[in-house]
Amino acid sequence: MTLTEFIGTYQTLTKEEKDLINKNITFRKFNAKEYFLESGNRSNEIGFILSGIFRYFFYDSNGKEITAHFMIEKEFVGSATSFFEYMPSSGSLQAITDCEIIVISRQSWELFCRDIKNWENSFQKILNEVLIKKTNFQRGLLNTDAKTAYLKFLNTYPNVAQKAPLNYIASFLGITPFSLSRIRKAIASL
Amino acid sequence: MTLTEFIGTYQTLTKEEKDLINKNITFRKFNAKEYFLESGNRSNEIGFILSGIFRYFFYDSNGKEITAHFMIEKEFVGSATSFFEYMPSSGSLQAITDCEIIVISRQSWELFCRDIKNWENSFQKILNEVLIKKTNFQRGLLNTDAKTAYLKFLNTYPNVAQKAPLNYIASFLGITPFSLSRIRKAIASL
DNA sequence: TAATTCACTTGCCAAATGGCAAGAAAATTA
DNA sequence: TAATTTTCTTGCCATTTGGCAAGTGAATTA
Repeated sequence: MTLTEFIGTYQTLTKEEKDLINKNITFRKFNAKEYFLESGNRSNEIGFILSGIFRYFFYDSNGKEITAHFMIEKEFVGSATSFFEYMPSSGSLQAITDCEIIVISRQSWELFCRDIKNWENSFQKILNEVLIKKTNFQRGLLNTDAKTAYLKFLNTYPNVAQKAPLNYIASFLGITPFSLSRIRKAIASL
Repeated sequence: MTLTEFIGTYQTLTKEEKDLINKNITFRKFNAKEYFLESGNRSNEIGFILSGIFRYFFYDSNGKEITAHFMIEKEFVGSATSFFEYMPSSGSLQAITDCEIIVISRQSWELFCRDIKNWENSFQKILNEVLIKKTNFQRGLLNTDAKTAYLKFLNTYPNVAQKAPLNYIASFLGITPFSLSRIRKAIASL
């Protein structure tokens, strides 16, 4: 799915608007483990994921690495605080698998804001949707046991469950890698 | 803090805009336990809390009541899905203490969208901020033990911790009321 | 005030999860 | 391919948290 197709599900774009978008984006590939954004840096771009998986992670007050979010195809990779408020990011965005993305630079972003009616509004909506989904999902994790949490994860992000390392998933779910390993074993023997 | 003052922290309002707002809002009081919105209903208003505490709760797949959110003064009470997308709400909004709010009806809302520049945009930003705070807080709960979670809660919502019933707080934190009671005891004896 | 209900506490035990060490398996590098 | 590193698994035990029953205390109602 292209970027214009995706935006098209939120607002109708004229031919000119689509052209404007397509002329002002670039493609980029990431190898697994490469960074889209490293902690402490400011970001001047947003990525729309065509294929692959990214994760957002940070270190908690005990120095433990926490993966707080996974991003997959048809989602955006980027730090809202960093891009929109020009603040240094408190976490890192890293490719888990090889990835292909469409890059929107700050310059292009501003161009789109100016020349595409409702651009900013649609984007806000998209961001909101993601956040609501995320809170709801996390809420579901809080009020259940580890096994149910993993099953829910498996159901919601089947692809990520398959491709992301165990310890990323474990910290995302708020359990230890040991527990997750045992849970997987238990599930496998059903 | 009035509504205009609050919005004023997001965008500058002209005298006319402030007047428009003040002429098209109403005040309302809630006694403790009264509902702002009941599960299954659609909502045609948004409330800005002047004083008191509301909670959002729903029933999970096991029929257990879950309090997923607390709202306090200077925050909005309302269901985004219900108000903006005109969907029946999947949870209820209830006053925990006696409350005073400013009510924005759908009619007023549409008036503000039309006549106040950036109104909708500011609102989106506010909504986003709330959501980001909420996800971050929940994330913190996921990756710690119950005691630390409660201390964090105590620190973030001292007022709620004092005034909300134990079982609301417990389900919010994802622990049992029994555990919370014990944690409180442990903390008290420090 | 007395009666009743509701919210909270506490003790006991069970279940779930964490922590650590050792080892197996997989991936990476030489 | 062999060597090395990294990731994952598993056993053992400690700790945390849950579940339930009984009891206490507070709030509400009659």
